[in-house]
Amino acid sequence: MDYKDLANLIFPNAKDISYYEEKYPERNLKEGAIVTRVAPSPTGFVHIGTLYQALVAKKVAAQTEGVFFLRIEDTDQKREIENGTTEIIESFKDFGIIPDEGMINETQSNGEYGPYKQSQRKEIYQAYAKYLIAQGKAYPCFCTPEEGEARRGKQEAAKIRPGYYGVWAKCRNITVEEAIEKIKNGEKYIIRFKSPGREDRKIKHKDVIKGNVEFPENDQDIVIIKADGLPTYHFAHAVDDHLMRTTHIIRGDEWLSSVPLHLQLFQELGFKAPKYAHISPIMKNDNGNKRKLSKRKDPEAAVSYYKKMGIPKEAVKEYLLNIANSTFENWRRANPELDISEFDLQLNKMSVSGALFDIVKLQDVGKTVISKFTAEKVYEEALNWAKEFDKDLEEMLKDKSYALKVFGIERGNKKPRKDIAKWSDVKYIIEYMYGDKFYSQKQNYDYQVINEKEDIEKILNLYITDYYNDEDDKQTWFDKIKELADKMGYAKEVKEFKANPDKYKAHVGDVSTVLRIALTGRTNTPDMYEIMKILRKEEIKRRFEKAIAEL
RNA sequence: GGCCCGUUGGUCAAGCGGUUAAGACGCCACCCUCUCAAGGUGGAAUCAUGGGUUCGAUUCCCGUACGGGUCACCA
Repeated sequence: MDYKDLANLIFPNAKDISYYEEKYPERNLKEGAIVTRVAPSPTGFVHIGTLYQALVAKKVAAQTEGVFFLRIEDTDQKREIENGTTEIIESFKDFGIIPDEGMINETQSNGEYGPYKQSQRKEIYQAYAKYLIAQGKAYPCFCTPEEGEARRGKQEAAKIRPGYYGVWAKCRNITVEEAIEKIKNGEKYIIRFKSPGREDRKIKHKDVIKGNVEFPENDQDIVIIKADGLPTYHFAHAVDDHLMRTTHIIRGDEWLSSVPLHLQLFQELGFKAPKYAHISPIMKNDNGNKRKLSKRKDPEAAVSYYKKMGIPKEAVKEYLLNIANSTFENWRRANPELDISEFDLQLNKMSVSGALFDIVKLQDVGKTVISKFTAEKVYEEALNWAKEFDKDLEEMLKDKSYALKVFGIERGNKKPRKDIAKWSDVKYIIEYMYGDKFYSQKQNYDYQVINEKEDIEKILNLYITDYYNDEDDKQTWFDKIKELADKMGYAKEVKEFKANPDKYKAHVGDVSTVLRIALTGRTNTPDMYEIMKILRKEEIKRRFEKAIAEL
């Protein structure tokens, strides 16, 4: 009896690997095309780091006219949640990341290299496991999980390297006959890879991002097929990325130390090894210590957070691109109107150490991004966000033509207003433009410099009766405020006031402040001329009357 | 603990043996201005540390410290 008999006994129905090798041929792409993927687990939580990887992977694939696909790694049934795949697909879609191939819903996919969900690839893994067993490169292991723990305990106590290797690899030298007998007796087993490596030898590897790294060879006989018949990550990675003809493995750098094992797996399986690009994680400052953004502690670790906050997807992507290649910022400044797809992302320029997540900077990017939107686009995005997260705002935005006027304030010119960083800011920013809101809220009329009741009342009354006119152009509008200031004995020009501070009680700016506060209840607003134009005389008058009544 | 990797202003970072050590966010000041948001100008602020190598080290080598990753029938 030989290895082949053992392989046939374990996987009697598995196909010969030549079947799969033919079914999934080399891709016919142009020289230098990158085939890559994002391969998350459907655990019901899409990490910002996963989105980051997906963004980077999609870009480099697109730049090289390659392929970017989505593979679902659901080999751990314990962690899987219902509709986890859908959630991943939808989250990516929220950020405009649509894979060229891969899962499109819980069960279906696009592309010729599927299935793209590992649980649907069981027979493929078995075929390759069988192939290894038949060559004596993998073997059944009958050790129980308890024995494994006992082994680890001993190793730790003796302060030696833990793991299943060398003399600790008990089942490695079981004879074929013995193994067959155990299996026939119904003993439970898993399949382990028989590592040809030696710990005292080094391997050199060049990572696309991390550069040259040197590791001891892998000598662990890792599990390749678990008790449930599904593969472990390592084995699935080798089989899948070979069969899917992936050229570049872009993944988190927590995998860097597994590279010796993965390379060995590719070698023993007879596969050509892909290139690896290990991305540094996005970190967070936690009491002076850097740590990865955590699913449990940090709300901003989930991509859903950005959606909920209403940070535009363009801003999140630009910020992430910024972390990926700091040259992005310079590129953006030089090309303010270009789409990010035009930016040439370089994997080898990515940082080798993890960047601290900077939400302040993200918001700055958000402001810039939104400032370039048209009023129409601002309206649509804000409304979409409101529909899901703020019914009150949705209600406010019902009158589209009015909302468009409000969002049009200081927009569409060369120096557009930059005050909205995220959709959740919108309500506060535009609230006072809505009568329902303005009159139902308690206004805090705090009239700054000019604070004598008679003066305020006089300013408001005179302005609305003798000066304001809806038809005035901006210059006329402001000239009139100056005239009013002059008539009341205030300086017409701020400069004049500054030159002779003793001559006047206040200046035209202070008069404007009185008008602004009576009109909006706020000390700071955008251009008051535009606000008045939208509100119109009747409404302005009504607000002034309310302000006077509350003096 | 073993094995890897890293360390330039508060943050993201450029830099690849000789530089006044870019730029961005943030901060401060001033300018512009009807108040803000912006915008403009200027400013404070950085090469972890000790040894080498070299005419010369932020840059190359070694050590130390600190940080990160990894050591599962999880990915």
